[in-house]
Formats: sequence, structure tokens, C-alpha cells
Amino acid sequence: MPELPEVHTTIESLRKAGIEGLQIKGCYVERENTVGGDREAFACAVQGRYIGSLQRRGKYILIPLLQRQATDVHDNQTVDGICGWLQIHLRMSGRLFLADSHETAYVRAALSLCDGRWLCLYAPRRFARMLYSSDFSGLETRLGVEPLSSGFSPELLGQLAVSCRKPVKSFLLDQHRIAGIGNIYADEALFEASIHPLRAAMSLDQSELQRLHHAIIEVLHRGIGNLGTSLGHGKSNFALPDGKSGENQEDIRIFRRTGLPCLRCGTTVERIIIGQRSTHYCPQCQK
DNA sequence: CCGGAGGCCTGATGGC
DNA sequence: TGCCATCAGGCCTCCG
Repeated sequence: MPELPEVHTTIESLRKAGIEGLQIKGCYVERENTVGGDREAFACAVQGRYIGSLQRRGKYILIPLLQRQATDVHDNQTVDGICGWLQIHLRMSGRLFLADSHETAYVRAALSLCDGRWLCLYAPRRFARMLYSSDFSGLETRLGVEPLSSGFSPELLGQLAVSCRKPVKSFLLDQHRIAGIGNIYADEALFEASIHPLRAAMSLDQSELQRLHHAIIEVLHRGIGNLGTSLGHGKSNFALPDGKSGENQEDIRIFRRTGLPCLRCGTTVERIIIGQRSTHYCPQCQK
């Protein structure tokens, strides 16, 4: 389940694999849905473009498409030749990887690169998307603050929460308010902050907001440091572009520990459904 | 404006 | 062993 740390790790891995600066020769699209509906328009938009400096926004992987080869691909600011963006969302079971061809099971779309490799979008459940857009203003209006940016303060968290009547668990999953947190890291952050997931977001006091702010940053940083969480089932498990698994599942404190003792107090971990999402918490520690 | 429910999808899982 | 219903859940759309 790629969330912010998994998307971050995926981008870092692709950078190291050296895809920035390469020219896109063509593409493979299994079904038009994956690229937003028009196979021909997509092919036309990517063909011949150069890959700019990869970026992340929320859970999106952003690939700038350059008109011509950049002298310094890492300096998007001075690259005036950006003629569009690929917005890739891995959703539930998506992965990106490089291969010699696109002919691998569950590869739904792929870009052929000038060095002979293919950048493949793997997605057993076909939820993942690789969309072309001339800009990403559309994304900006849909996505909230980056939780690892300097703009994310306890005060801002409070401002976002004060008008939200939903359970704090649902609040954390709302990408319009905070971008990048998914089911795993939401449960982990609430456990870390000792806050019950059913508490209304607007009911949190100053000290709880401070704890939650700190906990969000901590669990996301921990996830990144551990190269992401590979908690899933087989083909739907998260994996890095090099095929390896992340290691953050070894560091998970509450998610999917239903029936097991709380690592802090020993009380049996419980599971409830909030906003159609399974939610794990310690009834003793989280009030 | 807000929040809840349904749909998209298919592999993994568990009961019989 | 095989069959079948159920589950997983990010995000969008629809509805009240």
C-alpha cells in the first residue's frame, strides 16, 4: 500500500537507477483506463520527451517531461522546456520498476527509454494510474499540506482539524487536508500520539495536536528510513523498483496487530472499522 | 459545505 | 482438494 514513504523510496530508487535525463521513445498501454482514457493522446504526449527531475506530491510521483535535453536535469526551476507532467499514482498494489521489456505479468503501462530499458507500471488490481497533464494545478487544488514540509506546523494541524467533525482517523486520511498519509501510517501516528482513532478531529486539544504533529512526522520519517512498508499479500505487496521489500513492517507498532498485546502496555490490540477502513488501536493507551 | 456509501479491481484467504 | 464468498483499501463520484 504505497503511502508517502513508499512513494518517496520509489522515487529515490528510480533516481539512482539513472532514468532522469533519458529520452522516451514510446509507450505501451494495456488498457486506456490506466492512462486516463486516450491511448493515442498519451503516446503523443510522451513520445520524444526527456525525463526531468522526479518529484513527489502527496502519494503522486511526478515526472516532468522536457522538450529537449536539459543541461542540468536536477534544476527544474531553470528548465524552461517543461512541456507537461506525468502524474503516477500507485494506489493499492502498484509498483514501478525498470526492465528489458514490458512483457511481464500485471504490467499495465510502460515507457520505453532511449537506453533500451522500460519503465513499467505494475498493478495487479489495475487501480494504478499514469496520467499526462500539461501542468499540475489540478493536483494542487486537490491536495493538502505536505506533512514533511516546513509549512506543516502544530498550529496548521490545529487549523485543519478545528473545522473537521470526522473521526481523527478519517481526518488523517483526507488528502485534501494533509497529503500522503494512508491507512498504515494513520494508525501508527495515532498510536504514537496516544489518541483514540474515533475522537473527532475538532475535539483535540493543544497538547494532543502537538503530540499528533510530532507523531506524524516521526512515523513518516521512520518509514522512509526503513525504505517503506511491505505489508501486503504476495503480488499486492509493496516492493522497490529493484524488487526488494521495504523493512518498515519490522517497525510497525499497531497496524494489523489485532489480538496481539500492545507493545507499550500489553493490552490486547483491537480492530474497528472507521470510514470503511480497518483501524487498529490500543484501548488502554489511546484515549 | 460536509460526510457517508458505492464502485473500481483481482489476489489472498478461509469456511465448508 | 476445490469452490465460493469475503476481504483488502486509495480515490473518485454520487447522494442526502
